[in-house]
Amino acid sequence: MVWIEELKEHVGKEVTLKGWVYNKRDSGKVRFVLLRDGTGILQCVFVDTEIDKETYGLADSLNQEAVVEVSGLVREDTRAPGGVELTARSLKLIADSADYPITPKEHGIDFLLSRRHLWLRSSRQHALLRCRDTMIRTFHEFFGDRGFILVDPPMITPTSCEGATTLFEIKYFDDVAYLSQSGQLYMEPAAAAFGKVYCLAPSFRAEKSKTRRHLTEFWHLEPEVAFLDLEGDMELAEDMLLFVVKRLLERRPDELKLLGKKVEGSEEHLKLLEGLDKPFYRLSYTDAVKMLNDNGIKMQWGEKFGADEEAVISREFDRPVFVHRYPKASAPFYMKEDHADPDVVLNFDLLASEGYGEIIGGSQREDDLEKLKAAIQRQKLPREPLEWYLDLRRYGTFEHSGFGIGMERTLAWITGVHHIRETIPYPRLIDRIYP
RNA sequence: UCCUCGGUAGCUCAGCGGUAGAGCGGGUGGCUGUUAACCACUAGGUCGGGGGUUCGAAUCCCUCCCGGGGAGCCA
Repeated sequence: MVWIEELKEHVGKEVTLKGWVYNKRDSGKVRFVLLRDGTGILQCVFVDTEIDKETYGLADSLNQEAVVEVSGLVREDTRAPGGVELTARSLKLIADSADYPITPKEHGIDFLLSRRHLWLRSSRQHALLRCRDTMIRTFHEFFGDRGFILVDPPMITPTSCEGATTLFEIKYFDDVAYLSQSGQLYMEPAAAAFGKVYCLAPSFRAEKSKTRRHLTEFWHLEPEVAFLDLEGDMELAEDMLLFVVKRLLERRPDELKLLGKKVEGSEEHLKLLEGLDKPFYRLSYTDAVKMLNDNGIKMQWGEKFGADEEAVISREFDRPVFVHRYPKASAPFYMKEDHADPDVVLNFDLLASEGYGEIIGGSQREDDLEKLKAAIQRQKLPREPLEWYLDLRRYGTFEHSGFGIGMERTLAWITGVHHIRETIPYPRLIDRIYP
């Protein structure tokens, strides 16, 4: 048995393949069956005068997504999609498939999401999930090459790490527990143990967000590095993204092109990615507010950026932009305050270009025990469940920084797809956990 | 939670007070190289549920359910 992706090595030879019927076309006494085996699509040609009646009749009656075994001669042919086709000699029906719902025609998003398990078979989803595979492997390679240790965080946690945001509550024997929103608090101790660490795990957010940038379950990559300051943290994020973007352009050009089909501005988007280089732009929160005010948007220092504000900022630049040093008042307790300006913290958001919004959020962590205690008190968080976290500041505290990056948002930005629900095999959305 | 758009054939949609429509998909037939093939014929409907207005409601009003897009929040 041969896979379709290997066929170029079998030109001129007889082979046997198994696969699903992707589509069927006919013309007079010729039947064209498009066979899909997961590694590619192959056109199988059945000619009435060259094979027996039974085989031809079977080819003529095949249903979409029926499983078949085909044998025949592999030939190069420019008329075939992919350049290689099969002159079929024999055909066996292994399993039939009646009334396959996803026909080669347009469908609505509700219909497709309800049939996600079948939708995965279509070419666009193939391209996207192949890019996802390459992207995730590349992230691992990037950190592996730099000596980072992969440390897996727990997904069942006793408390929230950032307090306010909504958590999924679960029953834990006779107690309550929560699904993790972030592995960060667990990466900081790991950084004290191994120096350079990262994790890649799902994070869960019970926010009732209904936008193209939100999932209730997403894959969260979080590096944490000892003896690294905010500037170093941004440089790490920059190097990482460049490495991953370059790799995708290199290894998945066909998939990126397919995904750009029928998408307005996709050529410009790919050119932008090809030209992507260091350094990304850096803009302090304070300067960003000034910039927005100069653009006629009224806002006070201290207010948060909304989607509109972020879009205005990212549209000003042709590369991703780091916005750093946000007001301390609305920052999570673990972010380190800036010695130069105690009203701000040493953190950053990375806004992707073209309105994709925030894909990375990071910070230098507060390493002063007293300041951290004060921040916990100020935000009215319970101290007792965080004692273990405070131990890091008691037993050899150290300067350290890290960030979190969402795999789905990053993939959406690189591939140019509009909604992140297509960038994960089985998206979990508000009011949608099937299939 | 709020704002907004929508629910009509298996799918995508048109119809928006007066006999339920198209394209695709299904079925049948035709065509010796098709590229979401094409051509002809054909079957297929409780117009999301309930209530109301009207001589008459898919169409107007109320209500509920379901879905899309967005806001807040975030990766």
